[in-house]
Amino acid sequence: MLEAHYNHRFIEHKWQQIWREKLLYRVENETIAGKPKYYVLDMFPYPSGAGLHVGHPLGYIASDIFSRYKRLNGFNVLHPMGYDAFGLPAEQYAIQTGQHPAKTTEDNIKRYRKQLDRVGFSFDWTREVRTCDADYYQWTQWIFKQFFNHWYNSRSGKAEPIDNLVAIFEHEGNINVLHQGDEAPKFIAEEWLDFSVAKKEDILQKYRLAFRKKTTVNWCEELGTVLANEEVKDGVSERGGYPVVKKSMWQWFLRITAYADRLLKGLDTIDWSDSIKDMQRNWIGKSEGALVHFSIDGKTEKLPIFTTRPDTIFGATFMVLAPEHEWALTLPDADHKAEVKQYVEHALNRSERDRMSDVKHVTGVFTGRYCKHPFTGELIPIWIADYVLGGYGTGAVMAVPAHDSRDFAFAKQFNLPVIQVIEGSEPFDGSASYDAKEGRCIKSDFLNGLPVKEAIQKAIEAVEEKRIGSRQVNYRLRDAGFGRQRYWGEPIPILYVDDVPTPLADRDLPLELPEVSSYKPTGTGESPLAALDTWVETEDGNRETDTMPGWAGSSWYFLRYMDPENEDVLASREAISYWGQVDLYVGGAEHATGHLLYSRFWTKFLYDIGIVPFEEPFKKLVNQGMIQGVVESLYLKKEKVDGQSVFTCTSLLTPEKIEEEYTKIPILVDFVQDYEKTDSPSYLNLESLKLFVDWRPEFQNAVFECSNGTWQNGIFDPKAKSYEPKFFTVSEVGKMSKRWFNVVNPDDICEEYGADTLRLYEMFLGPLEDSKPWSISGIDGVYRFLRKFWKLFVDKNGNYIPDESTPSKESLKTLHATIKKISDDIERISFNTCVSTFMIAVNELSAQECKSKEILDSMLILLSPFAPHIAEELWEAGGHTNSIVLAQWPRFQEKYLVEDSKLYPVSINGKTRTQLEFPLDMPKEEMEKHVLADEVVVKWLEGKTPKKVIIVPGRIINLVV
RNA sequence: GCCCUGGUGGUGGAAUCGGUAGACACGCAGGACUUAAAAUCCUGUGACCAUUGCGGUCGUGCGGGUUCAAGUCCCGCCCGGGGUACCA
Repeated sequence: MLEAHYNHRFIEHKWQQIWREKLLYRVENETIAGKPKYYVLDMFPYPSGAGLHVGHPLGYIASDIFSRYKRLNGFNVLHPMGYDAFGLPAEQYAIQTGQHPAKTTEDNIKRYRKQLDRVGFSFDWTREVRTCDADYYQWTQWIFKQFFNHWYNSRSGKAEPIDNLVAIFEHEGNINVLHQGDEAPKFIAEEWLDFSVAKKEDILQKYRLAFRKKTTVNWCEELGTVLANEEVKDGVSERGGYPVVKKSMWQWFLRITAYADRLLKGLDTIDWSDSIKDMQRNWIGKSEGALVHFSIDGKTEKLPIFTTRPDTIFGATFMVLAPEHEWALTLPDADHKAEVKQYVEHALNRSERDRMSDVKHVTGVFTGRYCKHPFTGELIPIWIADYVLGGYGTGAVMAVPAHDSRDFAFAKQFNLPVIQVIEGSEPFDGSASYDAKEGRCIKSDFLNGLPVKEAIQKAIEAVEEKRIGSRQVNYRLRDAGFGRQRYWGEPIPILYVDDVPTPLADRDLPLELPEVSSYKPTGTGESPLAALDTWVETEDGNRETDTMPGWAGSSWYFLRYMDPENEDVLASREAISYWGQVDLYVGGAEHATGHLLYSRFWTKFLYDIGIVPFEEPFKKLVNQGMIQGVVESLYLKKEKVDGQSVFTCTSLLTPEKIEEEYTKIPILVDFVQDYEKTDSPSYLNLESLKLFVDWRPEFQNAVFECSNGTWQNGIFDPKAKSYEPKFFTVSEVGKMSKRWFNVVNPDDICEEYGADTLRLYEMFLGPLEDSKPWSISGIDGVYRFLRKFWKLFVDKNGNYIPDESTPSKESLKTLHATIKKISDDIERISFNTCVSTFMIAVNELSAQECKSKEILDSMLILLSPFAPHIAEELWEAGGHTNSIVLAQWPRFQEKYLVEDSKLYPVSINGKTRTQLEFPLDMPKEEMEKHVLADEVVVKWLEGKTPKKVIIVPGRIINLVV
């Protein structure tokens, strides 16, 4: 009945089928006989056309091991999977081929599912979600509506219904309202009641958590579309490399800034890596300082600025406004108007690329106006310069060149005075600014002698006393753009009734994505939906044609898994309170400031409006590292020689030559010899060269200058009486992607070695969180381990070995040491050491010739989270009728590990010289006697008496001479 | 620049609380079985010196320090990876 040799193909196919038929991994939303719940989640994938590569399952394998482990330990485990199915690549593909994105997405999902199934995951597929299903995005739209219908009350510190706000307005205007949002003009109740509907909405927009704002977007003329920040690299479009300029447009936003402080504070309550938390902290960028109003000479308005260094106010020698500042054009005096206008226009129209490549170049223009220094009364000039950001603070700064390097560079450029007001430990020589927040104030009147920190407080107090400013906190975080001018996304459920944005009624949700004839951008900056007049125009008004960004659906998907088929709510209250927070979330660190921040934001909002009973979605987060690939490429001469392409071997090139004359052409790694070896260079031989030109026919007649001759059209002309062509390639470590032709498909590994080997091997590669290049070398070791494991159970003739014999003391010790180590290591997500532990255990049990079923069955359970197929097969062979998934994790018993003696390392001056065995209960004094009498110790003491003898019971003995 | 990481044999990595550095595996070398190969099994494998047996010296990026004892803690550097970048 059993095969004598481990046959992964048969076993894995068999069990995957049984698991599927029996719905073995299905979970119920209820406490089964007092089982506690545990929620393990993976970041769901975007189903791209390329399929999975070996890097994708890394995190899934880890979470699967953890889920199975928790299940065996008596938890009711929710471990679902789904698809983040809206997104650009499908749309891009649709534009190129005319295929509906829904169709390609469906195809890709099928392929993903097949690949995932092959790895043997324990997902509960009955709970699958897809963000592009109307049943799903109906709730994404519903949440958007809630954002629209709420505002952030700073007094209560949470989101509240907009109707409450309107009631307040009708009662007392907005005089007493404190909110997180845009500044709104003050009005009283009577005025509010008189406002037109449009005017009211204009005001409400400054409060709503989902609102519209006119902003600059990244406009790419060539692509005829607006690009997200992520799609712009170095000032040009990531795809195609076309120039990107700024364009002003109305856009939907979510007011994440209202939650900035709570997002910051919440970080202290969750178990995430420091690096991710830090990234979020930096991204939110809280800075405390002061808002100070400087009076403008000859004007009644005051210029507000934000500074974190009010202690340096006596060193302020000029003011600077951003070119985007609302006064930039109105402030300058007559003599400077024209010049300023020219500068501002130029600065605003510069493309991203110009601005980026020009960071070093300091520019600016004087307005002809002056501010009055609030303490000295001196006049200080107001400038306009693009080094000041329009969107941060008030878009204006007081420049303190002596203590801010940016102001310093500007002062040097335009010959403005530099006044030192902080004395640090180093002398100030005027060649550079002193930016450190250390030292004491000088030349600063009432601040003199104070250390920086105290001076900041005192300066703020002084400013407040003078009623020219106040303490203020600023955040770097910006409100999140929520509209995309794209087709393949959730339609925003808004109708413009007489130009007033109005959400659809709940009964009209989902607002389904209509069919369009073309997925191409309209060229006007609107989404392809805008061309569909029949859809846009309704009886009540025109529809919003923007769709939601990719992160909309993924911001709350973890809730839908709890109750995926609910038609009345996004998930029932019972389901949400039963499953609660995600206990373990596994995914890539690249989502640090995107998905992971947005999910936290949405969760906090849903908490405020009473949908979820917790503020943080993911209790513990583990970031798996990236599995990189080897990128192989060839050097091609930029210029053809005699009309022919010429490739040159790396051994014939110098770095300068490469820089000037060559470009890199990537090659399918499979063609390259030794590409996996780190110790020898990779190269192309006769066969590889043929493969390459067949693969890239445009290089059919290319010349290959090899290290030892020239190859062309299949003919090799050796330099000397040489042997075979050898053409060395460039090897780099990079992303595994279709683009670099280095994708390793998990299916191939499953076919050759099996899913169990793939699972173990991916874990064995190293710590989960580390990035590492994929290499097949070493996989044999893991495969060999499984075969050895098999041989513990099955003899040469296919007979089942284990029997009811009494386990030996040694075997019990091996088993319990293994139980302890595996349990501990799984708990701390150290799966690579688990694999080593299994190898050690199998080596030991083999040596002991262990036949005890009791021991071996326990080993099966321990291994089952890692290699479920082989474990299930051998479990069944042992006569068990229930799946091993339903077994119980073996109980660790200390008594089998207790030793009565210990082989102590004995060191002299910290260096181990010998080993001596002593009973663990021997008193220190007696041990010391034995140690001092030892031959080796005596030799090392050279007749001297040790100064000190350190004996740490159960650990070590050290003698100091 | 700033923030976060990491640096250990030929390779991937282990050492969880400061207590025998290099577990486990790959690779390599030698051997057994075999007509042969594959598979399997056994032995060795940080470097250097010694090698007849012992043994010895050095060694966790570099330089200091704390300690009976440092890969692990502290100070100062060097290098790689990731994030972020005029955020006042």
